[in-house]
Amino acid sequence: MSQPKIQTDSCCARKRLRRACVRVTDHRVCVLEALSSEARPLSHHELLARVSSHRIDRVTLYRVLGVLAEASLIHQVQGTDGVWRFCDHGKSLSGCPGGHPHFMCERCSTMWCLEGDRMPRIEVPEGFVVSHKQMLVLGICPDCHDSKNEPVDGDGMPEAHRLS
Amino acid sequence: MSQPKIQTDSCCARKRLRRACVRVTDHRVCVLEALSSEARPLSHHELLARVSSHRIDRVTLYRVLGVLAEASLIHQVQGTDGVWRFCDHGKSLSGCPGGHPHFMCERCSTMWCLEGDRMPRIEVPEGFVVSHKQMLVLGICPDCHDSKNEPVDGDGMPEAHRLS
DNA sequence: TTAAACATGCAACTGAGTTGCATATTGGAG
DNA sequence: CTCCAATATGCAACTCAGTTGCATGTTTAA
Repeated sequence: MSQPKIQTDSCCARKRLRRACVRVTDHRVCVLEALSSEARPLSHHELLARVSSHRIDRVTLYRVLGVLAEASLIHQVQGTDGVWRFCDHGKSLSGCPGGHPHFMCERCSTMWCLEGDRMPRIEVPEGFVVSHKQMLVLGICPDCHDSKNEPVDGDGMPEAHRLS
Repeated sequence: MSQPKIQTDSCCARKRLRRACVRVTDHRVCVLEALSSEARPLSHHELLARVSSHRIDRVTLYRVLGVLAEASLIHQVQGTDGVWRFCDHGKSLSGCPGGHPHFMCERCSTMWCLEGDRMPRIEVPEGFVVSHKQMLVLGICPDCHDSKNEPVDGDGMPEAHRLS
């Protein structure tokens, strides 16, 4: 958390966009800022709320996220609800986009990067070629564990999304 | 369909359903058979084609799969396309439903169980409680690797589903 | 300053999965 | 074997994430 001095987010975001050779637009800057100010992966829905003052169209947000991911400025993870979440990894010095497992709370659906863990090595049978890996750890987050009393609808997942 | 044959799949599937204390219906039997005759996880779509002779409604198929998963007769995995695939694990003697990583081909979207691998251990920060884990290995399967010439549209994934 | 390349908003679409409800099956009690 | 309450099924209509096409607005390199 205690990082050395950072330039203003906006300025920094602009620089990062330029360096990644993608066009600098207000929307891209503000989405990147929103993501970088959050330590955890955010869904399209969460992001839309966070940048609501900029009145970004939902389609545009999808496209902005696509561009940022394509440029490796952010990484994306999918929850058991089938929804993608996007996370800035510009600040983490590990140059390995998304190269860590993620934790997803089964009650509140919040997601975290488990940056402390490296992606495990997996043996695949002869003939298979591995390009990348995705690891999702399901469970209960500290917040939900502390407040057992506030009920969340069911187990927080629709029928088919419950894992056996 | 007379009774000479010993232990037909159908008979076996019926037994498994009964033992799992779920009602035995033709649809459930035939879905379980279809899954057990396949070594790899099948999507709702693939399954629907495979049981088309039984004229199962798509909603019913969703419900049947829900029941089978609930009863731990099958396990389910999600691909990067957000689609769930279902796999029989009645035959595998590992009593650990879905307790292995899965491989998904980025060209043809086919999925495999990597039963040779154990689920890796992951350290989570203080306060987090782990209930289960999901691991997906992305890459190219032997079939697609052998037939590079037959092009599949783009990288086989829609924009947002591409991993950075 | 200008124009080509690209970004945005809007409307309409796709496809996986769900829900409500009327009707058909299942399986245990009698 | 028969009956019936519990539950499975089919159908239509829905939700929700994500995508596409197109007309219009913005960026950027020359």
